[in-house]
Amino acid sequence: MPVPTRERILDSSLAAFGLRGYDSTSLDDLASDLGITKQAILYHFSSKEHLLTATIELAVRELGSALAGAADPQARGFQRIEDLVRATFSLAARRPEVLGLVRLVTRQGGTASGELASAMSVMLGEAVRFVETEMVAGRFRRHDPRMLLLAVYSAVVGVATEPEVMRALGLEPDLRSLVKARRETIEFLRAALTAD
Amino acid sequence: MPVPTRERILDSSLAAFGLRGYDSTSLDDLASDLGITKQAILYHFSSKEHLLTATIELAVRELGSALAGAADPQARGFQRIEDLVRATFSLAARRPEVLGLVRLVTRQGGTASGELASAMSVMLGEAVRFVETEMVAGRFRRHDPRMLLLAVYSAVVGVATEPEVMRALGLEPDLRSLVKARRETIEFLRAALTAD
DNA sequence: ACATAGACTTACCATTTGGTAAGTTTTCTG
DNA sequence: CAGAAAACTTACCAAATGGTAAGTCTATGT
Repeated sequence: MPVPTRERILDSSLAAFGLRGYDSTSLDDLASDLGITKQAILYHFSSKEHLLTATIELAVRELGSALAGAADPQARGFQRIEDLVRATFSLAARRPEVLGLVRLVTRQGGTASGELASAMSVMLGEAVRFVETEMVAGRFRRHDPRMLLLAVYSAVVGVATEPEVMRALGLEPDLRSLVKARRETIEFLRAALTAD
Repeated sequence: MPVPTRERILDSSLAAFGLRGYDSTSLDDLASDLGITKQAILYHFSSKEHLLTATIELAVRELGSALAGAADPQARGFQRIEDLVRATFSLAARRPEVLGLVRLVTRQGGTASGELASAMSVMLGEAVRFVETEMVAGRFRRHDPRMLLLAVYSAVVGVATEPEVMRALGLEPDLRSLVKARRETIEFLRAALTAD
């Protein structure tokens, strides 16, 4: 059975908004990519802003399921961080547009970002509690958990989504380099986090 | 004496492109901010793309001087990293648009990015050599220097330029939090980098 | 005094953009 | 099979956008 148009539009807009940006993507661009007319998009989503909202919702779901699938609630200590970093890199390789969109929205912070912001608040809140218990248990070094997570988040998302910086460093952003970047990032975080 | 119009345009476009994005900023927006007409801009810069090129050149200069002013060639070991991180945070607080533009260009990687890419290659090349010698000297833990720098760059620029993520973590992105973020980031990097 | 060049503004223009209105075709349902 | 709702397309439109052409004002050098 064919993929419903509504879903095809969302897939396409997620890719376009996430990789090229919101203002840089016109409804006509999206439509011609899909082989339909702009008005077909406006039939399913009453305005471009509504389309962005729905696209963000999709990205939140994708991000949530990618991370939820990786997080083994049993895991303790650094293993759990490693699982999450691996999942993030996997997502960055498979669907770079998802992290791209997250980043776009977290930076611009427009009206439609409320949902993503709250969804991220929940995830980050859990993460903060986890990191705190690990610190109390002596498995992680003492830092401000929120600042620590900010640094970890930035390092991982940055490494996973900045191919141009990799190029500037003389690294081709192919799969092999990405695998290597993942390994090095994990070791980097391990060194920073784990108590002696 | 008054600031020449050409410089005022560049200042304004650096702020606008760096904080809001290229496509999201129209020449009319820039012009009305400056109290001139769009054609005055096109008199000094023959097209919007040329304006972007000139703006990138300005950002490269600002970034270069900010970092060059901080880098004491005598400094060894972690002190030098700390100097650079402090300079980066200072720049992020004073002129967030500079890092914003760098980030914009490194992500999109359009035609105008050649100069910034090469300028960054030079800076990063020096950094790679520095990190390598520190590793050989046993002052830094052994990592792939390029991957290490990628992680450090991502962590610092991410922390310094993602106020929305700070908000999602329940931190107001004011000056005090930024100072705290700087301190924590430095400690985080110190833990990851310095050999025992 | 006067031509000249620099630094603009006013007046347009073609294209693109998000969006509306009014059909037309397809699909479901009674 | 009737008809109504869903899923579109064709035809527009007003505003915004990057850019051109031509005119105006002002300083400057001769």
